[in-house]
Amino acid sequence: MNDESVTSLPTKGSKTKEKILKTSLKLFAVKGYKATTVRDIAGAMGVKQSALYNHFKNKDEILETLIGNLTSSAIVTLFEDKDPQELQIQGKALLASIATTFKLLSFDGQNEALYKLLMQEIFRNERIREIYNEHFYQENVKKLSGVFFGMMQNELIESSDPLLLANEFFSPLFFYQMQVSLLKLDKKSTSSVVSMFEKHVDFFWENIKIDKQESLF
Amino acid sequence: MNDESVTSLPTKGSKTKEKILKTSLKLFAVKGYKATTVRDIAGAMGVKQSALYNHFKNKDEILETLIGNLTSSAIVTLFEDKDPQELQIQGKALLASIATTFKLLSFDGQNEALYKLLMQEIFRNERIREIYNEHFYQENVKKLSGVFFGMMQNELIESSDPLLLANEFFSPLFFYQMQVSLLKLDKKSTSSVVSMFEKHVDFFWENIKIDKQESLF
DNA sequence: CTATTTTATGAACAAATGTTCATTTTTAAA
DNA sequence: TTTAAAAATGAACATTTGTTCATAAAATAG
Repeated sequence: MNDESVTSLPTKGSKTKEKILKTSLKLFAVKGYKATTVRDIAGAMGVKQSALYNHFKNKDEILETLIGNLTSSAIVTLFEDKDPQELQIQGKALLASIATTFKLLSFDGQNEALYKLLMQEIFRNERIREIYNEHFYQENVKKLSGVFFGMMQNELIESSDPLLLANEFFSPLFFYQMQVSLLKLDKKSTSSVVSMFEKHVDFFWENIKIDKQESLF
Repeated sequence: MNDESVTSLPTKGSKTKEKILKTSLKLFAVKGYKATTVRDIAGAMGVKQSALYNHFKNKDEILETLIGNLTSSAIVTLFEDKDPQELQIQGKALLASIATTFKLLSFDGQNEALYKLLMQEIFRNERIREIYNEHFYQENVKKLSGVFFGMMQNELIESSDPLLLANEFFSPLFFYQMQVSLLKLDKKSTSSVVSMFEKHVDFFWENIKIDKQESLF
């Protein structure tokens, strides 16, 4: 499981701290924050509850730390340090790669847990809403809408409202991701939803692209 | 809910029972089920906690009753007893009316509370998932997909995968509904999202309709 | 190895919570 | 008005829960 590297990078303490976070996230995702007790967390990592208080002031601080980590989670760093100019010219391939990222994240345990935590707490926790809004919505939707604008100027896609396009592109992905989470909870097959990720890209691109054939007439 | 007979209408007892449900729903939606205490509910309706136990066996039964009522909620009865044949010929008007229903429901207090409760508990409560799946997903998505199929045969819209269309049509509505809920929590303006409901219909219909003009060439 | 710091333990605590129940109050029926 | 049923109250209860703290064990530095 854990290795002691020669130069003692992970100073044992921070190792435990991360284990607490990892365990808590898993439990919060399944039972919700409020219903998860400090004893649950400690029990799941084979330790007494009082041990946790050497690493976190209290239960709230565990949640707050997890929320803070959301900003570096994969959902919110889709376009990180990517150049808009460069993205535009990819056309449909860019959309396909975003959809694939969403699909893969649906099946990544860590990310799935973050997603569930987010969805369960977002209605009660203003800070989560802030992060969701600033990092997911602003960052991704606004940025993609900029990319669409560029595509319009390059006559890759039909001219229309770029912000609408970005919303219309993301919202089904978001929805399908939730469907996958729900199906997995009941151990049902996800295959029909999984295929939707690609179908969405095809359907969407077909509807916005400028058909070179057509422009000949 | 339950009727005594023709003669005694609100029999006081059932009045209180409904007040408990109404108050609980409001609180569950804001704080979540687990974080809402029996004292919270009683306090909000100006009564002592022990009084609730004359109407419900325990706290769980309150939640279960609310969940049971979900099936008669407006989200899940979109198409109730509507004839598919009749719906098809409405074309875009049908989609517009569905979108409007979603939009209006976002601003109906009762429905908003149900939506929040659903979203917060759906990851923990299998019964909610069942109802969501059977009544929202199966009933609405499947039914709309049938309508799309009819539209294709009548050459109102282009031929494609009807189930995909239904998913692509509903998921943005679902997403925008959530956005409205979140914005209202922070008392932010919802106008930009509200306009999305109609824009979505326009964008979507434009992409699936068969353009009579075009078919002349 | 020894000393010092960090981490874990066991026990305990106060507060919060769901629930019960005997009793009183209110409502509805006669 | 009298009476029976329904609903509300006050007080108590057993648990659960978050948190503290003195002490013991373990890790780290000198």
